[in-house]
Amino acid sequence: MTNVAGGTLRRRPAQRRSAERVERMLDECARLLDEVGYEALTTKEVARRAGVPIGTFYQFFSDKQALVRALALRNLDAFLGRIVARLSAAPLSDWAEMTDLAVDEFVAMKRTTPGFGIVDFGEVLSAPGGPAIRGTERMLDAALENNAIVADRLRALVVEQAGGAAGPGLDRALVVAVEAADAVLKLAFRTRPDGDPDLVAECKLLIRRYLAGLLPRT
Amino acid sequence: MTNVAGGTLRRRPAQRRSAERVERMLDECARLLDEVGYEALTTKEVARRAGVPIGTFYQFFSDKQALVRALALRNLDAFLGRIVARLSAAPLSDWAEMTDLAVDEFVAMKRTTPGFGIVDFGEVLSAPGGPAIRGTERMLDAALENNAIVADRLRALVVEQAGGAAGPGLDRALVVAVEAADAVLKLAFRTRPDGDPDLVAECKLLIRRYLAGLLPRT
DNA sequence: GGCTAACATGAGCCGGACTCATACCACTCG
DNA sequence: CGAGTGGTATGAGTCCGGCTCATGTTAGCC
Repeated sequence: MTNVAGGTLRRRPAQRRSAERVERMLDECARLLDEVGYEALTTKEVARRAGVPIGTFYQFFSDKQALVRALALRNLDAFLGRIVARLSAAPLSDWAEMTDLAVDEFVAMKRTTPGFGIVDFGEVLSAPGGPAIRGTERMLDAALENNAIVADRLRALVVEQAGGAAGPGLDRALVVAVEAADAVLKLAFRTRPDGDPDLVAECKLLIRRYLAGLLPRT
Repeated sequence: MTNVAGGTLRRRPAQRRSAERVERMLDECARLLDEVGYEALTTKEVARRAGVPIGTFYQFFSDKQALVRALALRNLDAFLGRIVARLSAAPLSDWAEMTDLAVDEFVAMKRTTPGFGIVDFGEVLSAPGGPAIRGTERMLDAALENNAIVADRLRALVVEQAGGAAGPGLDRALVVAVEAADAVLKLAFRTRPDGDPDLVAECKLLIRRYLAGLLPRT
């Protein structure tokens, strides 16, 4: 499931010890992100906490952004893994139930997974092309650029659940829905550290109402 | 209209010359943000381009974030000013027309105003409280914290247009709508530098469908 | 055991945010 | 008109973080 080295790492860890080191660095990165945020996070501190010399850090990660990108990918993999797991455990009959499920799973991840707030989920489904460079967001554009595979997987799930009603209209609607949901959920966690339940509910409502104009009930 | 010094500046410019300097610094900040983004923007370069020594820069702005905050406030003022102007020129009968207008005005600002992309519009209406520190977004939390006045003004406009149907439900719905719209519009500009018209249209649709469950047609 | 290539290490370089001792100026008052 | 005074202007310099690279270490092979 996890493929941290999917083009993100400078050098793929060969030995078991190296792989553990990379994982430790990602763990500490996640914790530090939650503690101090992206700007205040220093590569020195990540390396120090992970018990890895700074030089070794840069053997694996080309720069600070690459570290965060790798973490974002790991988190994204975990997120999709959970959705797939729940769906294969109990397939849903209604597409709306499925969007609710995705929202719930997102909330669960935010609550339990350190550093998960960094994944700008909306960027996953959108094209990477934009030339404008926009602060922090930028770092994920490039990150997920080769990751259309994952995006496709998610869309395939929805299309399957939606009764095979694919098409350009659906594609665009899904991208919009994901983008909007991501933003509202971020707001929910800004409002309350554990995610304002009212806003989470509102998020589900937003998606349902929006997609109701497009997808049929089964 | 513009109140750059609304608590953002270290020292309020007393003389005309100082005020011009502050404006020039904000102008150059905006241009640099569009050119290189937030991270790559350096205070030295802003000062140099504005023809201001670095020491003077720090007389007015406590740090790099404060500079961007001040710009965000200036942009926000301009944005609200345009909406108010258009509404007072020709009041609308339908709340949906008004949300469309706000979207159009937002798009127009993005196209014409340098550095406008930095304003995370959604944060304006949401409470500042969140303790979690999140990369770039963080810099606006604090920025707009004392700016609830502006947020209220915008809400008042909507309530008025909506036929006085205020209440906690409407408040929350508006916050959600603004947050979602902001995200989708950002996506539109990521997709195409001039703002993908399809996505702009989709944004209007999203808001209409969502709010249609709450607000009556007039 | 000697040789080579890959890997590990951390002192140090570079540049950017921010400060502070000093110079300057506008204005007052003797 | 000149000395005094409080605010303002300045940019060399400090501090610190991202990142490198010369050197030391280990692993694998003959």
